[in-house]
Formats: sequence, C-alpha cells, structure tokens
Amino acid sequence: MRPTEKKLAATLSQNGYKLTAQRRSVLGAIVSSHEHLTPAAVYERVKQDNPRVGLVTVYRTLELFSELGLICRVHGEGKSQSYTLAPIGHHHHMICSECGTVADFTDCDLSDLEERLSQETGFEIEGHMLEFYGRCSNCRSQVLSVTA
Amino acid sequence: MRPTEKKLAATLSQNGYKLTAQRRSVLGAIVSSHEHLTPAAVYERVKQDNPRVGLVTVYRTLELFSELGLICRVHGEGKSQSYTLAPIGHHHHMICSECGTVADFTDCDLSDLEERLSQETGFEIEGHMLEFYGRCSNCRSQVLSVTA
DNA sequence: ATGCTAAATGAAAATCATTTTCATTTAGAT
DNA sequence: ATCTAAATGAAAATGATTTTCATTTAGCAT
Repeated sequence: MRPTEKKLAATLSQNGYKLTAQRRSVLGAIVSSHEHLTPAAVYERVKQDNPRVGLVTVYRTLELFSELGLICRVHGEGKSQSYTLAPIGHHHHMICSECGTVADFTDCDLSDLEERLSQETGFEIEGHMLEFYGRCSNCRSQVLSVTA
Repeated sequence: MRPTEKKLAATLSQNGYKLTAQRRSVLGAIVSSHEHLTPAAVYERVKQDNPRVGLVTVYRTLELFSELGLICRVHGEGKSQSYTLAPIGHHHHMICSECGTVADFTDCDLSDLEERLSQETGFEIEGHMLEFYGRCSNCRSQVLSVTA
C-alpha cells in the first residue's frame, strides 16, 4: 500500500503531528514521481500546487516523512540528498542513471556475506547500504529516439 | 601494494602531474590512518606535517587522488565526503560506526542478485554500491573500558 | 647549474545546500 | 468560537565545497 492522503492523515495523527496543506503537497509531489527527488526538486513541484510553501518547510517535511517511514533517502551519485517513496520494510534501490527512476527490491539476502565477513574480520554488522546503478528498461529502449 | 612515495611519484608522472610536497603530505595523512577521513580531517593532519598547505589544496588533491585510483570515497552516514585508501580493484567497505575504521573486502558476489533483478525489472545494471556498518572487533572488546 | 613555462598553490571570495531563528499563522482539541 | 502548541515562512546563519586570481614551483630544456 502506497501512502495516500488517508495514510498520511493517519500516520501524522498517530504520531501527534498535524495534517497541513504543505504536508499534503509534499507527499503528493513524491507520490506522483517515480524518480528520487532532491529537496529543491520537491520544492519546484510543490510550488505549482501551492505557491505559498517555502523551501524550509520542504526540508522539514522531508525529514519528518523520512522519520515516519513514509519516504526514504536515496544515496550515491549526486551531492545533495534525495528522497523517494518508501515501500514497507527493509528494501533497496535500483537507480536509473539516465532518468532517475527508482525501482525497489526487497530480497537482498546478504546474510551469507555478512556472516562470513563477520567471522573473518570480527565486525559486528548492524546494517548495510546497497544500491544498484544502471539504465532502466524504458531508457534502454529509447537509445535511438533521443539524439541530443 | 599500498601507495607509497614511489607509487605516488610514478602514478603522478605517468599521468602528467607533478609531485609536490603537498601531495606527499596528503597521501601520508591517509596512509597513516585506518579511518576514513573528511577533507577537514586530512587538512588537520597535513598541517602538522606542513603548516603551509591550504584546505583548498587538500580538496583538490583528494579529488585528484580519487581520479587516479589512489584513494576512494566512503559514502553513507555523515554529511561531508570522506576518503580512505584504495586497494586494487573492485571492493567495498565495512565501516565501524564507533571509531570510523574502514575494512575492505573484495568478494561481494552480487552477480546472482544482479542477474535476477535485471531479468525482473529490465534494468541494465552497470554498478553498485555496498557498504556495511557495524562495530569493529576492537571497539567491541572495549565496551567496558571506556566509560564516557 | 639556470631559465622557462605550464601546473600547482594559497587566500579570499563566491556558491550551494542545509539549518537556525523568530515572529506569524493555523490545525485540531476544547 | 476559543485557545495553544505545532507548523510555517522569510531572512539570516552556517558549513562544506568551489571558483578566482595572483603568486610560486616542479620538472623539462638548456
């Protein structure tokens, strides 16, 4: 289940936060995009919906949503943080380096590797980050149609 | 083989760069540390060796070394970039969240996962990023001895 | 050894993302 | 309808990184 308006309202009130127009706009901007968006990109989209929101609010809202598990951060590549919708539970991202589309996958199964590394190095492994980079099927099929 | 002064001199001249005191200092700072260091941290260390180097040069040198494959970036966690020594070839990092120590490992073997994801999603996978976070054996054994 | 020139450097200023501050507005409980 | 803590927006502050530009220097050519 993707976070909808109802999900947003429920999550916010469950955690003692208020449902505001700005928060609805920010969630809307992210839900309507398959790409990972930087705060600045979210801001641009949100402004079209509601010109009165400020960039600061976007930053604050993204952080809040991230804490609440509604969205999650995408790492790698660029130099500013990016966010995308969060599916439920542990998952990872495949990111298209051409169009920025993010695809999720859940079964990373690194436990064998973790165990072996743990034994070899004495590290107690508490978490990991895994991202794949490549070109999505859409971009692969459009190789010839876009000639810069 | 870890990059030594000789390796540095060879790599630089092979690529048309000059060997300077600053570059030797920066490499020295990184070689002498098992942790990943931010540019600011490298700067602090370098200054002890040679007070006349500027932070800007540290930035420039880290970027150059990174291009030349002498060092590599560590991602995740903090908000500023970090660098650590680069072993030869494809590898990944395990990072101790307590002391910052970085341990390398080379055999990530994600090919099965990559192939499956590629088939399922149509992505053409070109690269990945994998980091483990945890506590190194050293920090684990010092649980009781350091009472803040 | 000496001069030459492009590369490298340092200091200051510029840029860019992000955070803080604080006065004003507002959601949602009463 | 009222109230109050939470939320917001604008501006300023911060912090990391990059750019600019005048000066210095490594390493080649004498």
